[in-house]
Amino acid sequence: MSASVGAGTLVWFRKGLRLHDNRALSAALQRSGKLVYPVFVLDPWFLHPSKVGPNRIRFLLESLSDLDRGLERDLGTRLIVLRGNPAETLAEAAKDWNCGMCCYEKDTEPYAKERDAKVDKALGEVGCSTESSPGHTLWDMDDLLLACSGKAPQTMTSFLALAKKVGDPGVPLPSPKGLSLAAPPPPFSFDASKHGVPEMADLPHYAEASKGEADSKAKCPFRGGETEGLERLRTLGGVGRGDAYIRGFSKPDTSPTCPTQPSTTALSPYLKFGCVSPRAVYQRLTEAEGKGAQTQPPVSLMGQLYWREHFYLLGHQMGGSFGRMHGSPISKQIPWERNAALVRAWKEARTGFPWIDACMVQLREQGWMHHLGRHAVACFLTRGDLWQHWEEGAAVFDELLLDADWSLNSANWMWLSCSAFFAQYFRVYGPHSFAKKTDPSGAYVRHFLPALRGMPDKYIYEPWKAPAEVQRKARCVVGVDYPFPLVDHADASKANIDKLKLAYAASKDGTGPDHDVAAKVTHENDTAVATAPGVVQYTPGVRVMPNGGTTSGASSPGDAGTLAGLFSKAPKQVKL
DNA sequence: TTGGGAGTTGTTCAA
DNA sequence: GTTGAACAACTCCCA
Repeated sequence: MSASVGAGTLVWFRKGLRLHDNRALSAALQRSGKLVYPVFVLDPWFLHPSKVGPNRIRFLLESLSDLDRGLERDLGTRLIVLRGNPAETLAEAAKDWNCGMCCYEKDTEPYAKERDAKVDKALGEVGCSTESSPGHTLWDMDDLLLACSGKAPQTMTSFLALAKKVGDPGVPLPSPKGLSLAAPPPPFSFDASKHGVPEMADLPHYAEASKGEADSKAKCPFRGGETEGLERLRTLGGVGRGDAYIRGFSKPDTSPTCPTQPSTTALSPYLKFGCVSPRAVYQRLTEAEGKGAQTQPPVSLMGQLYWREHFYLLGHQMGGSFGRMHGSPISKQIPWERNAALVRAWKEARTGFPWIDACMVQLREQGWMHHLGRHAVACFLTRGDLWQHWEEGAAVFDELLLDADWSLNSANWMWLSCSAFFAQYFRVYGPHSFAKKTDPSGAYVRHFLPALRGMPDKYIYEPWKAPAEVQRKARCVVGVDYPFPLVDHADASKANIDKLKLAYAASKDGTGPDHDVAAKVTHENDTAVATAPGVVQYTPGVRVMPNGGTTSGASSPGDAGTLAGLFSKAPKQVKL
């Protein structure tokens, strides 16, 4: 290739952290031959533990390292990690490296659309065109939208009809191999300390989290990267699993109570980061399904891929409103609460319901939870027990899940809270009945909640019912070693069903709220603790004063009280 | 237009 | 252990 103007091409990796079936990479190689420069941009927008938890950052860094190794092995080049605002850093690189084109994989999430528009503009200003290729989903979302005349289906049955109409998504592209790409032109020189994949400790805001890195890595069984992802696709995430596992897979029949090896494939984190191409998964499933009788969507493994497409399509069509109740064309308007102390108790595994708390510990430690566990904790937080806004729960999942996909997360929270897609609000998951089916002795609970390890099977899901003597013998006194339950499930779920009935009726006759009425009750640092089953005591936490100082909310035990009491006693100057 | 069938995965209890 | 009814009755989609 001559050194003509704009001869080089940037390949901008964001998701799609793989070499196989990478259409952006293929397009770049086709255009520029050896003058292809693979880059990843560490965008400060997402580099904060409140947005992306330490487990997911580690998974990302592992995926980038694996990609870097793959690029060096098969394409004779390195992944260049840039730091800063994507529009600015990419425009600078394009200019300095004489690139007339930047190829990247299409991303339909709201932030990505906004970011990519800015990048397109900035690159255009330095004479660099951009080209986006599909690849994160089986089909190009715009093609699907066109095929359904701009009206995305709201049920799986209709989505399947649409999928049939658009046809096979095509075979995955092989990985490019045996190439020797050039490095960007001088004065650029690859400096591992500047352009290499960083350690977590080197990232701003993650220094603290990186201190517990060894322990946290040991607890999380998922390592990022294309190599791991393809191996997981080959083994389907379990010893001895093969085509028969694929053909017999039925999602509702898989167990949510396996503490270390998931009963499902757990390919989701690898699909989220694009370490594995959805078309590669599709091909693997198609091959197995061709060999005999098989389960069918929506419960089959192929069905799981279709759910992903289905929700991506809805998210693409609706944009930002897909992640909110207010202004949503599909979410029921329900007067949820936003009680920060209760949401925190749920997030920090202090609800007093062992199955719920164990799930939340698994989420924090592993960044993953079985789908039915997600159902249980989401139902519990919203319509089942705590009556908290589904957006609050979605934000926690978005922070802690390795596989946090905006479209899927929004859709599932709407589903479980009976805000959209699912309306049978009288079907409530029991927080101490559901797990018994697959785990009557509570091994899952014991694994994640050491305090309950000595509790007899009979009381493992409802320890507050154990006689005092049994609790003492089990070295787990409820109220001391493990919390009382925040609510009486029978009372709470019954009251919530009544509230949903009213909210549904109001939405039908048009008297429902047309805005989000949930006011923040309790301060984010307040604590909710049950002092007896279903009796919650709120303790005010530290407040930041207008002058920047802090004050402790509770000066004596008497300051703690009911929610109403908390507010009547809160000093005026306290910022809530 | 309207009515009926279908809808990934609830729980409890009785037979 | 499995199956079916009761609980109370939702929305979407298509014929």
